[in-house]
Amino acid sequence: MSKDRIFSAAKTVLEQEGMHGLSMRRIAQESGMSPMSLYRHFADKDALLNALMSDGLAAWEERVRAIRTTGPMQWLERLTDEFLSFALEEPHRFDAAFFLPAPKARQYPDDFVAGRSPVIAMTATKIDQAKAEGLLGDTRALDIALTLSALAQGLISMHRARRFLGEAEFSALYRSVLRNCLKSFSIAPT
Amino acid sequence: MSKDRIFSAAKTVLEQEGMHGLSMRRIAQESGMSPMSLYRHFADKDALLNALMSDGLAAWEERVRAIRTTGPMQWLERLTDEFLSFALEEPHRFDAAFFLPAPKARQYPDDFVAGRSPVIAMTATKIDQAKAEGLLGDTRALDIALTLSALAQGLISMHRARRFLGEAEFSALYRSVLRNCLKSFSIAPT
DNA sequence: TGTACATCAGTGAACGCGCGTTCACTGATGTAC
DNA sequence: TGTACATCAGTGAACGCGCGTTCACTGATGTAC
Repeated sequence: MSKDRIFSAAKTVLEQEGMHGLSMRRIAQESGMSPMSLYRHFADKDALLNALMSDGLAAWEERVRAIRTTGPMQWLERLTDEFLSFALEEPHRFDAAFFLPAPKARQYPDDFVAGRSPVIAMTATKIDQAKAEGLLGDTRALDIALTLSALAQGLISMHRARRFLGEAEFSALYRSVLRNCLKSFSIAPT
Repeated sequence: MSKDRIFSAAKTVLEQEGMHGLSMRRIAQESGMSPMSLYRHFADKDALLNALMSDGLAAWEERVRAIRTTGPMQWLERLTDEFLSFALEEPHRFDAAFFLPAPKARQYPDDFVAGRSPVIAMTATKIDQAKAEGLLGDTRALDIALTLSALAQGLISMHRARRFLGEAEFSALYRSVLRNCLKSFSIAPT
């Protein structure tokens, strides 16, 4: 179907040229159609950007739902690992999900408190479980989640922009830093 | 001097409209001169961007040089606080220093290992001092510095983009998270 | 089964915009004699 | 001291680019009778 062809051309352009080169004309060229044909399937550019963002977020959500672990702390560690894997394995979808300036992007904190982000909601649940088991301190679940996000996104965007480390070395650093960060929210054993 | 007028107009535009609105024509309009007059003082747009970045970095360096403390760990804590203050008090200079896509931006790790960034060099020195005093573990100084940067920039860019917290609340969160992160590099007391 | 018509994917030309920048110039200021 | 000239800050018009999008259209496909 043409709509799929256009959409996958958009993903290709995003992957190859980044958000900067993501123009209707460029996508049309990539899909082998005329620029105007895009408007037969997407109302305007924003609609296409929103579709890209939804696609990215859906892929992310699916990865998170696939996590199977015993305890909440293990789940949270797996979550941070999965975030890195997503960024490294599907960079364009990762970009679309988290860095695209799409108009429907969710807003903190209202949208998240209201549970409009399934992943954040799941994360908050796991954090609350960990708290109930005495594994985490009394920092607000949302704050912990956002802090982990900030650190992860900060590291990844640095890695992206400057490639200051080899990928293996970066992955190791990322993992140890995020583990430490998570641990720092724990209650220190008396 | 006209060059100063143009330069301060550029800073005003950057502050008011962000990097997106930073065009030669817009800067000219803000400075009350014709677009072409800018070229009398700056070779091209890149030259102006580089000047903005240098100005931001110089302001940042000055703030860091003004830090006076006794021990290396206190210095590092003050450094992270100062970074936050810089971001909140001089947002446009902060942007120019750290988020401007200027062509002369420094590259990791070579430029930093070579000491081309005075602040990173000073930070590495302090980290090494702390190590010598047994206050930090054996993670590479550069890695610690970059990790702190990533966390700080990640938090601040989230705060900027989404304003997910009130400023006072955000500052408190920022401080505690960065303290924890720094602490996580310490050697656990036997 | 054939014919008339509606639907709708796709197109090419064009509009109006803002951009960085080139070009040829004006006009004031400073310098040399 | 007056005059000729060089310097140089500043300008207005224009170029060529890529952008999102409007418009009027073509032509194939599906449907109704």
